[in-house]
Amino acid sequence: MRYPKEHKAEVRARIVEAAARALRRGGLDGVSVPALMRGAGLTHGGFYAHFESRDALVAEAVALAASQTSGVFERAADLAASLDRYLSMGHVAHPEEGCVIAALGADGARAEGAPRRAFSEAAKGLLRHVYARRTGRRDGALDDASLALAAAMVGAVVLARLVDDDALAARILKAVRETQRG
Amino acid sequence: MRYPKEHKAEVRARIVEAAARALRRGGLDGVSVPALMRGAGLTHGGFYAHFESRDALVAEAVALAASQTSGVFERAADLAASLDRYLSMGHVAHPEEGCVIAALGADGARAEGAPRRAFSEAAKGLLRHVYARRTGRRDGALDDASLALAAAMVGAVVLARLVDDDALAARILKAVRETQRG
DNA sequence: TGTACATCAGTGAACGCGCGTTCACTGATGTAC
DNA sequence: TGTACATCAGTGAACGCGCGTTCACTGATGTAC
Repeated sequence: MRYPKEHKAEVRARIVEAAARALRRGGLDGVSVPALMRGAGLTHGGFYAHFESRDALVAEAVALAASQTSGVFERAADLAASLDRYLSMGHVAHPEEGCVIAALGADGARAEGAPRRAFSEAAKGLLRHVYARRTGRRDGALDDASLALAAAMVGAVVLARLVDDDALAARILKAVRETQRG
Repeated sequence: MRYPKEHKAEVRARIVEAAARALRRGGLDGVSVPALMRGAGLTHGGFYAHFESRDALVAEAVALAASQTSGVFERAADLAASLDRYLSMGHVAHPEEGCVIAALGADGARAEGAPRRAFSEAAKGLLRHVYARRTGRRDGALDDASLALAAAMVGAVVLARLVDDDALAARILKAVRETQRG
């Protein structure tokens, strides 16, 4: 079955998108190549026509997930709106649509090669976006308050996901929101 | 080879200790049963004489790792000393001896059964210890400032481990330390 | 005190399974004539 | 315009491998007599 010439690039993009979601839900090593391809409506045999290796897809998926989170920051009206979104129970309940650092940060620190570099870029991107939203500047050196805020955001979502108590999870998120308001 | 009656309990403890280190270094799914047993100087065949399943060991190892971190908090002179230790490049460089939430938090949120419960307890334990150190109280409700501080600590170590730039990593840690001093 | 035996922590081969990856094949459609 | 063929994205069986788990066996030593 021959396809129009844009077809391959479209399918490739669909695989990366599906992987970006699946990996955030299942973990960096928690989703097999067959499962990743099934997520894009394909069988596993065609995988290597699109990617050099599983790691190559993982790196691209991490980068895409990071850019999706960046997009959320850019579309938010202001810092408070960004925080309300990031520090929400919706974000806690849906890692597959959320921040790739909060979902896969610990995994990423153990990764090597291309995935590792993608995580490093994602982390620096998150820091830059928090800085931009907090100070209104696009360049310049990251300030302590922005770094500390980014850390608190990531940690709050990680902790909120771990505790088996929704009320406590909500209070952790609220605590970080409050420290920014006060 | 018959052994004195304390022997089995001692070997079991050694396996849990080795696993607590190996899992923080290699990830929750990143160390096989043969590798875990090798870490305790044994072969894999004897594993099921000590544990019902791999998950049972994982849960015990997470609980042990959590109690080791708690011990560090309890031995520290005061909050500043706890933070200096937690928010250090030594902690960033050595996940195998460090906080189990920072090392395996994202993995833990995806775990189920006994490991999942162990992580939930570990997270609540971390919150309680930060609260105790910050307020000097042993019981009572966790306050916003303690929750936000715990989140910032965890997130700072996760981010510091991800960025491929030691200077930036050190600045993230320092930023969280500074926000507590000021 | 000396000997025969029971114990049981630890060994290593083996199990079925799913992994990442490879490859011969399929077949609908764009292209050449 | 109609037909024959080349293309190539996608299929699914197969590869070697390491996994978690099982099990028959080993052999040093505690215990019984």
